[in-house]
Amino acid sequence: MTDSPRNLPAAKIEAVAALAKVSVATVSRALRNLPNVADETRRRVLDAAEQLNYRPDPNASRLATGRTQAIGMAVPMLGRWYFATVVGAAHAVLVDEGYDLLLFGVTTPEDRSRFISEWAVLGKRVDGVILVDLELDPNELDDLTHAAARVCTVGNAHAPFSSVTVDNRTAAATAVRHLFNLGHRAIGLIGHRNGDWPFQVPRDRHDGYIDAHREFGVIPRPELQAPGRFTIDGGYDAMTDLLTVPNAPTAIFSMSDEMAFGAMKAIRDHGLRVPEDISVVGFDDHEMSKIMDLTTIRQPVGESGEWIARQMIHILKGAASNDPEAVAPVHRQLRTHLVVRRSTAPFTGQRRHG
Amino acid sequence: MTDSPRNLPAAKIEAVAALAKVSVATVSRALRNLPNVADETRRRVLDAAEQLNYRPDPNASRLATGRTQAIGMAVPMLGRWYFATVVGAAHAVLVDEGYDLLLFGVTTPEDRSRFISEWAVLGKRVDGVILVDLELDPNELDDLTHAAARVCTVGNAHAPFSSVTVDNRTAAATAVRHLFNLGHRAIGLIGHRNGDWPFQVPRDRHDGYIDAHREFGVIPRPELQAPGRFTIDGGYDAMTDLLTVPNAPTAIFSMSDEMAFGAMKAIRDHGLRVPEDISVVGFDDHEMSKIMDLTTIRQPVGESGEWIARQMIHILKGAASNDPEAVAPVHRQLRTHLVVRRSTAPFTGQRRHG
DNA sequence: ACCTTCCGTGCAAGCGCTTGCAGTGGTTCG
DNA sequence: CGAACCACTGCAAGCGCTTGCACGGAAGGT
Repeated sequence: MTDSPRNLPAAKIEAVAALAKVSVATVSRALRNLPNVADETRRRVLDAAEQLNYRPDPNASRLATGRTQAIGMAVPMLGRWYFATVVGAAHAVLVDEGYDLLLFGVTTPEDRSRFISEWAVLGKRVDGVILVDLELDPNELDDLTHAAARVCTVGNAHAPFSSVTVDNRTAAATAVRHLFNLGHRAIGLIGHRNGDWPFQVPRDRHDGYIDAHREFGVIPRPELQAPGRFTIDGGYDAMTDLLTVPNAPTAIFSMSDEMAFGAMKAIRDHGLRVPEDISVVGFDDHEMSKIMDLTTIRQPVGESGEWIARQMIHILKGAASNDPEAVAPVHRQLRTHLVVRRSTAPFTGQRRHG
Repeated sequence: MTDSPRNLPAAKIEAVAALAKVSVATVSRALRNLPNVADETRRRVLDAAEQLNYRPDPNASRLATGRTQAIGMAVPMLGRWYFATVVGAAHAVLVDEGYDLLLFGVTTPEDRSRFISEWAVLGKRVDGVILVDLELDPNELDDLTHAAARVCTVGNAHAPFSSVTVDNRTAAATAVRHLFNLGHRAIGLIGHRNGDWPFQVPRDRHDGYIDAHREFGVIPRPELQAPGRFTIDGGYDAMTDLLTVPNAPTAIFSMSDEMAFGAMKAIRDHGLRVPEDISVVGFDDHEMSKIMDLTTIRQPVGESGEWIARQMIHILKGAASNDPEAVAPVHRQLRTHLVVRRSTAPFTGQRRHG
């Protein structure tokens, strides 16, 4: 630790100017590495700033420039592993690039609308926003495109904004196909929920579930498709329901690993075994999946967060230098793959009593 | 959704003043609910603001007032469940009170120092900071107390700042005592790490581990105390090491549930069973602990986040109204308790071969 | 009827930076 | 050797709000 001066009253730019014997304008330019400052001058300014332990007041420069050097992230629930991981990864690169991260929780559609049209954009709090797994209605899309704010999304894509996604439909189909290949025909689904949760992702995964059925010529049974909150408990409850239906499923595709964990618990609580009695496949490759021996679809969650943060910064820089190339949206799709562990096994036609 | 005007260019306070036929000063006062504004006037202003979809520019008011209506949180790793949960809970109440949340990741001591003395405080980015599980050296404490910024901490306490903690030492002792009571005498410890991780919490839990030994007249064996990162993998690795020592432990106290999960996995990977061959007790009551049937110490993580956020706001309001009462630090200790599940069992003296 | 109060409002000076423009001295070039 | 140019630097006008102070008028006191 350097023994730089402690507890100094926050110095203003004027003080630095005085010490360096230049104008405040020059200090401002020197400190921001603008050209047109003589090396010798810059050095003097840097010294003075260092000596006074000077930090520019971000609010002042935000007001003056209109730029905030901050970006906002909207996530549905910070508590979920997926979101925490995305945010954590994005945060790391943002900080690295000198941006502040402002968090916003968006659970209800009202939240979303409020966040989009008021807080972030009109509120001039951030230079850009990253939306994680949020869907936008046309109005919101409109607001956003007309607003000056830059937008990127992760989880689902909208034409005007850069995005990073995975092919949920194909991935889900892969997961379900795996179960079919093991001989299962009564395959339950956990996690679909239409309407009350404004997310595209579940819909896509549901489509994949249907696709796989079609491929194998099996008609999906509605009673095997259990809605549930995207949490452990949600998975537990959904599975509990599924266990009561006649001709209960011999395999389960869960739309998230966390729900799958809950489902596994429910299965065991009913005296059944995974995978001997019921196979389970999840989606995410949560860090606990390895521990739980859960077969699942791995998606690069941290990588998504990183990539989108970099893309955001790229766009912001492009906008600053008026480079239309850089500002053009790019849609990146990351690869997923099936990770086979020990929660899935061939269908035997036998089942222990539940 | 109301059909309030869309895509309006951001209105300035002047426009509102003009529409309401008052001065900008009055608009400012009316909008912030200051006294000394006639009801009729306030109504007109509110109407005008509404009509123009006006939002004050936070940067301008921050510059003018010196207050930011934002609070910062410093956490070591957002990816860990504990931190994500604390942040999530705190975030909810902060947003509710109209504060922005700025995140900062603090992993190394350098980060910490930088965050404390430069970014948050000198940087004038936030009105207050909440430090989660961070220790402060005297210099930093000094900086912080002299700085205008308000500080609260969760996880460990410092006299000048409000804090919310649990009694880690006692709780850890309780956990270990549970193992002693089951007849175990070779009790391993996972998670202690001195020096390179600047946290008090592990030290306290280690002390509790020692306390329990003392109570039962058992001398703690250093080779049973395995350091490890506070992650699943860290727990796995530490446990793997413990399995190789002569007279390996028959029970494990892990300083976090996540490490305990890793440890359980390691135990099973070595062909041993939990709890028949080795008992495991964790610390946290992670949401997965129920699923893993892990005996653990429950601590109210979300509640801590909520409480500290409220306390922060309380202090900020107190400071604004010059109320010394409100600003005085309060140290809250939340209760923990042992949750017995099925990862712990009486010592039998037998062990299957590893 | 006159002097205080008090309430409600407006004026204008900031808050601490950024940046367009103008100016200064030194180079280069015809 | 004068014009044209260039590299630096300073001046000063903002950025959009807040707030101390002053002011006009209505209400209250004697």
